Amino acid sequence: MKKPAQFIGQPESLSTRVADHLSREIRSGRIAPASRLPTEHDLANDLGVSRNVVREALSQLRADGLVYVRQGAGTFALPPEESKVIRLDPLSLGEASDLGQLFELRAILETEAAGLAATRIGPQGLEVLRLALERMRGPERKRDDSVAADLEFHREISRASGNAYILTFTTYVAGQIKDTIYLARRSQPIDIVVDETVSEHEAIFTALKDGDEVLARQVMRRHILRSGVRAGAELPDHLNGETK
Amino acid sequence: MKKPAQFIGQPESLSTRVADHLSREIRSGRIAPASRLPTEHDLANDLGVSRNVVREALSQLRADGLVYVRQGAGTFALPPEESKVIRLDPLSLGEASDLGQLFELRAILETEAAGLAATRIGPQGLEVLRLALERMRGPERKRDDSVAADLEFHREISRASGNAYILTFTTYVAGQIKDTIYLARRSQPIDIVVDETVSEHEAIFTALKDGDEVLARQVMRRHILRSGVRAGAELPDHLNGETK
DNA sequence: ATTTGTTTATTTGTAGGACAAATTGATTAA
DNA sequence: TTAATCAATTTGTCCTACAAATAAACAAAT
Repeated sequence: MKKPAQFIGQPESLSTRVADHLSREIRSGRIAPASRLPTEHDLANDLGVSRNVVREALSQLRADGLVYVRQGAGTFALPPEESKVIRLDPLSLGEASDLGQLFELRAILETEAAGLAATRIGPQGLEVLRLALERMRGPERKRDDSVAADLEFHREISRASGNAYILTFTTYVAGQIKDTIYLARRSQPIDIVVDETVSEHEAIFTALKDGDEVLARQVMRRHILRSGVRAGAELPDHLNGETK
Repeated sequence: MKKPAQFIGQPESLSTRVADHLSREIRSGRIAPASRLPTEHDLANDLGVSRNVVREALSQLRADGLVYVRQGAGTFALPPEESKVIRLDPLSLGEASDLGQLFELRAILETEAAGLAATRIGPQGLEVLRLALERMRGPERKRDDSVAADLEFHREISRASGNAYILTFTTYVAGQIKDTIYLARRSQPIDIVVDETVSEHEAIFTALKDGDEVLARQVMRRHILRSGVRAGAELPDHLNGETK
């Protein structure tokens, strides 16, 4: 059974390409909000595809809140800033400055999550963290398992914050960064990266165990920023002093 | 020309309902990650719709990263926590406790945005804020325009943070809350709500103008939490003391 | 016995036709 | 002028057909 990771070079389906095209047209403003799109029939003709393909593409845009459709009347663009979803472009994350901004956001969210978790995490939560820590420093420091344990550690802290939305947002941001992490670890000696990461996680664990809210915030923020540097991100200027 | 706001009671399209159904099945784990979904033909038969409808639904799930499809092999579920998008359920926001958690998240993000903006906002940014403020306290304090100016005020501050992701996330959260705001303002005397909101915004504006980072954080956090209370949200316990 | 190649059935991808349902604008009637 | 009706347009759904990719079974060769 193949894994979905092997999607490289695979040409995307027609409907996906049409959806991406129209999505860009709307987000860029070339198709103004409230203006009517060409009819499905015309779009199909112009793009050289069948109406089925166009409808599958519009189905995606409708789900994203980029268009609304009225039977008999047509399809109309909506203002992109009122979109129903957040959808980060994985391509733009290739740029180091973008990655730095994303780590800044992650630092904000997870620092707060750690602070909240310090006063709320219970024995079960601490046990989950301890197990994740074991998996990271255990003999099998294979890349895959190591990264998975890393994510689980952070996810459990966000869960302990008691705020479901913080959990949702931090999980999403961490997941978007994940792929980049793999690349970063490949360019550096794996042992050093893992050692640093583990020791920083241990500091976070200790702070949470002791219920030290201020310390938990401090070490979490430092950990996120340093992991950003390890991932090759260019942090915003005002953060440069915080990773020493 | 009708506005998209009039979507109440309008039965959703078949493809949307099928997509929602399958999305819940996957998010709840009833369809396990990596497991194969029924064939499009079977799904169409089971649900009593055409294969076209099923394909439009799967098109949405694929865009969200909930499934991946391999021609000739089938459609397979993916772990929901690795979804490509954040999509908040507007229904669950009806509950006051959920709304409180969302305001807590908003407070975290916008507090930080205000702190960053204090050291970075320029004359143009301040002018945008001033105009938005004018629109809020002007003679036309109609609900619509007032709320729009409110959102623009906050959006400009996030923009001034210099971090595109902070802007994306705060805009999204504020937009999700917006509809709820309308309801809240209807249940209270509009003048009182507007007066409080305007004065709080003025405090934020002054702090930003003076470049006072600490004060900007403080007044922004207080403003978000108080607006949450005005919207009828039940804030988490630990925030109760901060709205006085 | 293992590998390699071939065939066959299954499944998704795309195209196109057909008609229903809703909207819009023009025309007609009161 | 207003209301009612009609016709054209557009989206919603269903259907058939075939191409493309996959996977499993089978046969053949080493």
